[in-house]
Amino acid sequence: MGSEQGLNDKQLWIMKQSLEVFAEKGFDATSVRDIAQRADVNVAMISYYFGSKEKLLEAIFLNHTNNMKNKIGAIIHSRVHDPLQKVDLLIDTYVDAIVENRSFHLLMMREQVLLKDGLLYNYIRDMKQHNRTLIEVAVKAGQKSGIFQKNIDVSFLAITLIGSINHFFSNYKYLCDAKAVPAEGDAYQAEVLEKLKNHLKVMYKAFLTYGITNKK
Amino acid sequence: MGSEQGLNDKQLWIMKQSLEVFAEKGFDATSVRDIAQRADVNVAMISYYFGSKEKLLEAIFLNHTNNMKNKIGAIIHSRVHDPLQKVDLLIDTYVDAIVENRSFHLLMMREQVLLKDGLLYNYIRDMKQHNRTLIEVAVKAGQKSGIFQKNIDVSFLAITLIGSINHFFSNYKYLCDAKAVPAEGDAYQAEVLEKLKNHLKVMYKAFLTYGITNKK
DNA sequence: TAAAATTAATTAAACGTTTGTTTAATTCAA
DNA sequence: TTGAATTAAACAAACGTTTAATTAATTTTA
Repeated sequence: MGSEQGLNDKQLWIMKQSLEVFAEKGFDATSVRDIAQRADVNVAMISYYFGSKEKLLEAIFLNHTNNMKNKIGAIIHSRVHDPLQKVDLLIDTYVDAIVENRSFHLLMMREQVLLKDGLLYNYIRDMKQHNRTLIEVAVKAGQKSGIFQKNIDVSFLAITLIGSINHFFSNYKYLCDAKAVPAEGDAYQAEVLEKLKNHLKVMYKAFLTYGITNKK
Repeated sequence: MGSEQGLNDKQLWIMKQSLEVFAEKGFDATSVRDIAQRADVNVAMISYYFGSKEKLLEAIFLNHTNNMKNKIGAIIHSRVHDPLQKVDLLIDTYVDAIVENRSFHLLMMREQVLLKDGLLYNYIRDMKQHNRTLIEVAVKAGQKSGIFQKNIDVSFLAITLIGSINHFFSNYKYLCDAKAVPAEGDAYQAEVLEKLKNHLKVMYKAFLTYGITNKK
């Protein structure tokens, strides 16, 4: 049903390599010859296996959006019952998911703003819907148990959460510039990632529990 | 010194029209013939007036980043003394600035993530530095007067603020889809913009004043 | 002020590359 | 021996840019 992509190793290899070039140069600026060179295959193989450069992109998107939806589903069914812990888990998961898929995240960030309809638009739309649902579940649980305030718009909450994380990653180099830190240092990157997570957790706790008097 | 662009009416016209096409299709996917058609000029005029397609982009960036820096400077020197009011003004200004420059904002969002150095990178870096400074001034004033908590990292605060606003605009269509609202309705757009501003103000107030007991 | 000279603006056509894709021949594996 | 995989070469179309000729505007000169 479309999600059964039935991809062989060579196809997956080409998808992996081309994704990296797309992330580096952008989809439009990447030629099929760039891809062929990176993946060390003949140019004709892209058309042979995927039909076109556009369909190669679609295959990459289908692959990654499906993977992400599955990961998100796993959190929904996780047995963390404390609402604040659930929000923390959510923040950790999103940040980690992007770290693990930096290239795809970069590519998607760039392409999503121009899309108006079509396959790619639908893939992204469905994934975003999953995200909102996940946040909604956590928020409603917190409200039910009385520790979250009532006046919360889940859409805006998703926007500030995903928006903050996205902006952090797409502006990481500018941030390193501002702090006069080399952008390649793995130690600093791990440190600043923890700081980001912490900042978001504190900020969300402050907002979600705003006006609630702690009765413990 | 570089900021004196000395542009004539025809150049400004071409910049305005090409910016719209860039925003719609992306820079790489836009041909000089696309631009010529939109601006109703001969293709050769782009090279004649700007030297190249790339330098046309640079002219657009220089023009807009300068304008934005000036607007930001105006807030810094504004005589709003209440720190919370200053934060509110900041949020309003950012949102309004993007609304007034939708096309450029879209273009910049797409291009900034791929830049590693060069003219465009520097333009954006300097503008971001201005943003951080502006936020820093407001935060420090709030901390000095005792109504803001001490544990605030200005970089992260900028990331969540700008990131949220950016994400809102680049995902507006997805949001309308989710709420089953037509994306073109001006009335709804004005309404949801107010909601965004309000959401951000409440969220920032909650975070900035977190742990501070109101002594009024 | 009117004609001449000079500069700026505009044009259609052509330039050499690069683009995504296809072809037809060949190699490889079952 | 059949079908899939791989190749180098060719394809037309589109790309950004330049050219050389022409028109429009401005300045200089008489």
